[in-house]
Amino acid sequence: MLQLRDLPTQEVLQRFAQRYPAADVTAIASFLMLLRVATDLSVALDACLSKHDLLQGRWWVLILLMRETDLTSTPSVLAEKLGVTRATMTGLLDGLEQGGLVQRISVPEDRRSVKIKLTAAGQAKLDAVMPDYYTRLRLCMQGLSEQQRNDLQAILGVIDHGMSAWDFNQSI
Amino acid sequence: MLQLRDLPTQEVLQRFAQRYPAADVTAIASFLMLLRVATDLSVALDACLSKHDLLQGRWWVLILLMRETDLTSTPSVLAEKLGVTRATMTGLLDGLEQGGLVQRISVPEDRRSVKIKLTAAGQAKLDAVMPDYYTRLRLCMQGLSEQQRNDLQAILGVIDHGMSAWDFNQSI
DNA sequence: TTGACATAATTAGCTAGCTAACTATAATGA
DNA sequence: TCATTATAGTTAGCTAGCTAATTATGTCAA
Repeated sequence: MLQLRDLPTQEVLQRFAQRYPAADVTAIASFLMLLRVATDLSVALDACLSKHDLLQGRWWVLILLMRETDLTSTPSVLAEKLGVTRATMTGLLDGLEQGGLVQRISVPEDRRSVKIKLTAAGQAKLDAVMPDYYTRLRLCMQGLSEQQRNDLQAILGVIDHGMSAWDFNQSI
Repeated sequence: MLQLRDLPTQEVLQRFAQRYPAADVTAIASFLMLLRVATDLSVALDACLSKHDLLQGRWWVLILLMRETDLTSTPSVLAEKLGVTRATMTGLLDGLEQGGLVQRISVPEDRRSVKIKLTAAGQAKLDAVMPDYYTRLRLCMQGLSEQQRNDLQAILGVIDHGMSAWDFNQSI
């Protein structure tokens, strides 16, 4: 995503706003900082997972499976929940199956389909990773009050809602 | 980054927190929503730029060049400011130079180095893209009060600062 | 001055995601 | 019924980023 280390100064933003009247300086500053912090978090997460021989994509799949009461799902459902294509999911599952963390089980009722099940090794991997991840995340967020956490979620909700305006205009 | 469409319910979070005592439920929920919204914004930005035959990486380079009063920089400085490797920057500049949006100019004083200059066509490209981008961004953020924009930036600042704790623990 | 090191940019080859095309199976309606 | 369409999963090939190695040039201390 965006790794921009060098956020624009107020002076630069003003200069851009002068050339482009559509600019909303505080909107831009907030947007850039949002992208920057989110990217930094994602990179830090990658670093944490790599110490457990995992990559984000595969790790999210394990988590999605653990959410299911029977530890089971299908490639299409997993792909949709993770927001990747089914082709990508095939690759993620190949890697996980090769590592013994998930198991492909054929489905007699619908022979097109496959069940994906979290194995004991997969659960064990999560049991190793999650405490590490949760601990880091807690430390990282501990400077935020409950009020600020609520505020953050509310603000992000507004932005998320506002994105329909962005998409609407894609027809220009 | 994270495209997780399916954020965990409170019930799922509680279940995970029971298994993993290190879990801080509101921290996790805030974190996931932050990654999700940021990713959605980044994807929307990609869609906007692609209509102008641009990709994020190349576009950020153009912006970094426009920030300079002489519209000029070097590959290393651009790479550092954008947070990519110099190898990646070489590729970005190749694409931009081929499209005539930037120009490589040799530097007699230090023959290892190259100056990169935004061309008139590059400036024209920005003049076409930026109003579109700024307009979408404004619409997207218009639901946020000035107070909320300030809150957001303050909160992100706290998280960014908290990430030193994350990194500190990487030595585990 | 010259050998060791540092720096700027590039090239080569890897990876994880993508799209598009394909195979196999299931569902549907004239 | 059976031709059409939809669905599940996979494969093949593309892209943008990465790391590591390479080339060329500059710097500095013995």
